Amino acid sequence: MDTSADGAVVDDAVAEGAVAGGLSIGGVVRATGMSVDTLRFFEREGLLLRPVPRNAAGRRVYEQADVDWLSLVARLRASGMPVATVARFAALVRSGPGNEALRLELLREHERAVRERIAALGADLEIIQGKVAVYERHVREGTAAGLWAPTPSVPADAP
Amino acid sequence: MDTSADGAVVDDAVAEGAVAGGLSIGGVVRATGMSVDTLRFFEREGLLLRPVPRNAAGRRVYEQADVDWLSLVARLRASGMPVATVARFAALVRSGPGNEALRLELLREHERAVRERIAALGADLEIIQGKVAVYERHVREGTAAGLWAPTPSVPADAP
DNA sequence: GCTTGACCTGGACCGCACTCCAGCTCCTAG
DNA sequence: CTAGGAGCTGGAGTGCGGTCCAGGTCAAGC
Repeated sequence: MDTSADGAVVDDAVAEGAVAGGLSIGGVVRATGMSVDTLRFFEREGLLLRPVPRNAAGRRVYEQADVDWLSLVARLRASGMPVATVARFAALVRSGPGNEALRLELLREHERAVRERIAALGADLEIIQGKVAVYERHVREGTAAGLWAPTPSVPADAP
Repeated sequence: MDTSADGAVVDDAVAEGAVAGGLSIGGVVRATGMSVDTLRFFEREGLLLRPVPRNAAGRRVYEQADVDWLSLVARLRASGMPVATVARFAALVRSGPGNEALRLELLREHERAVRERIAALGADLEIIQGKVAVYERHVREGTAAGLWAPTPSVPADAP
């Protein structure tokens, strides 16, 4: 069997997104839930730890480690870290050992931001719950206290 | 003293954003923390309960009730409700009594969304904390386990 | 009388994070 | 042999949520 030129040996593995010891972009899509476009976009923006290697046909060949990294990237993005910041973090990791303190600093700062965001959402949630309670009472009992009138300024109830 | 044409009587009250029984847009800026542009944008988008009335010079005159409403709007926006949805809610309130059940539904749905968001952020936070812990250990002890290598694929530690 | 500051309008512009598209190359299955 | 599917590139387009700007009106203070 041909061991050189890529694209041999691979039979039904292709159907699962595998490409001779690696994953096709479609495989990564299935593994991460990201879209093909997003994956290519992230790569262009330097969010990956390396330019993804290509096979003989010019197609991307990912490895499990890329998927693992992308899973972290997904968490960072989902928790509100801007693409540019993920790129900075990736650049630190990419440039090898020696800057762990910087990576830690970046992660800690993000952790702080996420905590803050959660706290703020919690506060907002309380207000919203209060409103929901007011409307529940109103719908149940017909009380209008605390409801907004179509035009403000008359008796001005509790907001 | 002149009681007709606006703009009389108001002496140093102007300096506080008051405009004869109302607030100038600047006053509302100070009260809500929103920018002048945002206030006008929100008005155009129908996020207010009414078109804000103007004085003789064509300037907006807000009332406390507008500020109260805007404070709620700020919470809704801050907690991730899209402008268009706030507009729908405002439209319901604007159209007067009778649709309280709809308003309640909208608020409940948003409450659910916020809870979900908080939960998701909590999950992301745990992952991030895990990473922080790994880096802290590394920076303290020089252990490299669990750290990302510049190029993936070698031994592939725990993500 | 002139400047200054707050405010007005309509419309252009921005940053972010994707998302879509045209036009092309491969590979494989029928 | 041909059709179809997956992938490629560079670049344009999108949706959201504001933000900025030019050019103008007022009212007040010097």
